[in-house]
Amino acid sequence: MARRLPPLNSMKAFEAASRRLSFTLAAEELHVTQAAISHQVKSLEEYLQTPLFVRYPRKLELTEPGEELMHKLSKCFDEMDAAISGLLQEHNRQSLKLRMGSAFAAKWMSPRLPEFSQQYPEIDLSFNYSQVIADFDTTDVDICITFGNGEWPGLEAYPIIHLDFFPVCSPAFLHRHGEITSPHQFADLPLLHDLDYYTWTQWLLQVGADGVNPRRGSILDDSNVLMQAAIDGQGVAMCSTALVSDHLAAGHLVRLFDETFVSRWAYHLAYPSKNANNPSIIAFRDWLLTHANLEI
Amino acid sequence: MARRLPPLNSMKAFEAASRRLSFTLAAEELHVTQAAISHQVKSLEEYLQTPLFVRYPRKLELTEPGEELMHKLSKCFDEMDAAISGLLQEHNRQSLKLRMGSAFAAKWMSPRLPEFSQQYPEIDLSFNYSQVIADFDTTDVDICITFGNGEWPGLEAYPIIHLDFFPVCSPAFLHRHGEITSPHQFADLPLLHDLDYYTWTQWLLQVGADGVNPRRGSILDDSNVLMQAAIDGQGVAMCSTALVSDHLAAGHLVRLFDETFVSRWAYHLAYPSKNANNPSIIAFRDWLLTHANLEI
DNA sequence: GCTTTCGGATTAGTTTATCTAATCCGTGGG
DNA sequence: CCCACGGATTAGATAAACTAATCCGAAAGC
Repeated sequence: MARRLPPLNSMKAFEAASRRLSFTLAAEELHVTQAAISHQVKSLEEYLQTPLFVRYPRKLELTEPGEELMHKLSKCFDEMDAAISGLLQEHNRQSLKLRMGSAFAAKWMSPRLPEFSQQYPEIDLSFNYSQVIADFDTTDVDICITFGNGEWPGLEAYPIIHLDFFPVCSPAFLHRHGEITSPHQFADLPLLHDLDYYTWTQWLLQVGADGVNPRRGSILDDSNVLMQAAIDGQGVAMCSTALVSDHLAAGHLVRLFDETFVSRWAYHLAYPSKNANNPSIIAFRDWLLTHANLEI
Repeated sequence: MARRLPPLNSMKAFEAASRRLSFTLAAEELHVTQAAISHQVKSLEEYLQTPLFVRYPRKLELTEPGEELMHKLSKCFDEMDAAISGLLQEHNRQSLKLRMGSAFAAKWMSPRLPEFSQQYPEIDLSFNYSQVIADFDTTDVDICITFGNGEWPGLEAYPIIHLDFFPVCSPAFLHRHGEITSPHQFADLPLLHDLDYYTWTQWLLQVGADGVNPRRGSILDDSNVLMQAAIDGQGVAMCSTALVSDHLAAGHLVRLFDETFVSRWAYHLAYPSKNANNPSIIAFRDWLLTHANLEI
């Protein structure tokens, strides 16, 4: 390896002066004084121990080594510029990478996105599916939509949907196990959970079915999988309107009771505070807040 | 054009850290502290508004943009290094460019050079012919051998040959004009000059031929051309032993009087003081001083 | 569980490279 | 002769670059 380079600024100054064949024009281009260029070029010539320019009173010409060096350095600085602006453009491109759970994407977001894309055709969206909140420092995710209390350090978060939880099952499940007329019947039925037991626990508490142990049954860890398991008759699932409404409408699932457990948590839209000025993020945020409208 | 680059040093620090995947090792490589690298990388990340590294407690990894940038910058810095060391090597190559008059080259230097090349086979010599002293600032001449008083600002100069001037002409010229037995006869004969009238003026003064006007005849401006004109019978030339001895020996030219005008000037070897440590220059200088030995 | 080690981040100065304003210098043009 | 042009130089001023010391968050070792 062992590179040995002169001060980079001297090469930058030389390259500009050699391209423009004028210290004064180079100074203008680099937003410094002519004297600064003169110093830098002189410094480089001393480093290299060879003249790079022939100075005439009103004219500047390159020496042979100077001309050779100019071509090579121009190429290098062009490539650097390309690399840097490539990254800057990538950063400023009108595109957003969104992260959310797959069920939320499928059931709630997907049906609504055409409208966003119609309104903002210049903003490209891409997706990353996970119910875990993004680590914005180590991924290129721009916006995360996730379920939580909205208190994440360094992030700005906006609640978009509160969730109402209630038990559902398939008609086939009812046919096999008989009508479910009381919450106490859940003591003998298989329960299906999303991320944890929390929602079942709260719902049962709320309806006064303390005797039913909520910590039974499968944790599916994904809302889509949860709902599909219910549709397949594997048990009773604790679901929310936001995700389950179309299954109810289609008759794949049946709501068992009117009582709902409304969570203090909500689906939030979140992004790093430092990106709060990104126009694409602002556009998406504002559009989503309007359309979600804190619906249940 | 309109390049927009971050501070070059920040890119240099980043490139080293990304290559080594360690701020500490990068700091060692660049002979600065780890903190300096940390500052520079942070500065670049802020400029680009994107993280370039994933920092773990005992480990450093590149982000995707970081990795992309590393490859591109490594290439640029390698190319810069190649361009610069190419010039430095060119400068340090064991070669010398010499400037001298063509007559001096032909009559005095050429016969002696094989011995120098034999002793220093690693030093390449190239030539540029002119009797005018080199402008070292604007040419790539390393050593100049020229006639003068040895007082040139910024140069180191060593006298190598004093010149003795005396009139010569061809036998055919004598045959045509009759024997020349007195300097006063030059009043009626065509005179041939090298650079100016100075040497004829001084010689005539010295032999007491004040009545002869020395400012007549042709100025040939080149010792070779001067001597050839004399051989061709065009006049009487004022020549020096150093350049004319082989023509005298061959009988092409005849020396007319024993009196000589020894100039206070001499042929000097000269080079810029700032290059006084160049080994090739030292070798040539020392060799030449030994072999010239202040000969007449 | 506690201590040590590792390696980057931060703080508060210090140093030095970079830059500036002003002037000089050597033409060339009017 | 004077003015214009454009790079060079001088003497400071400024800002970037750097440093020593310490903090921080693990991970490793005992």
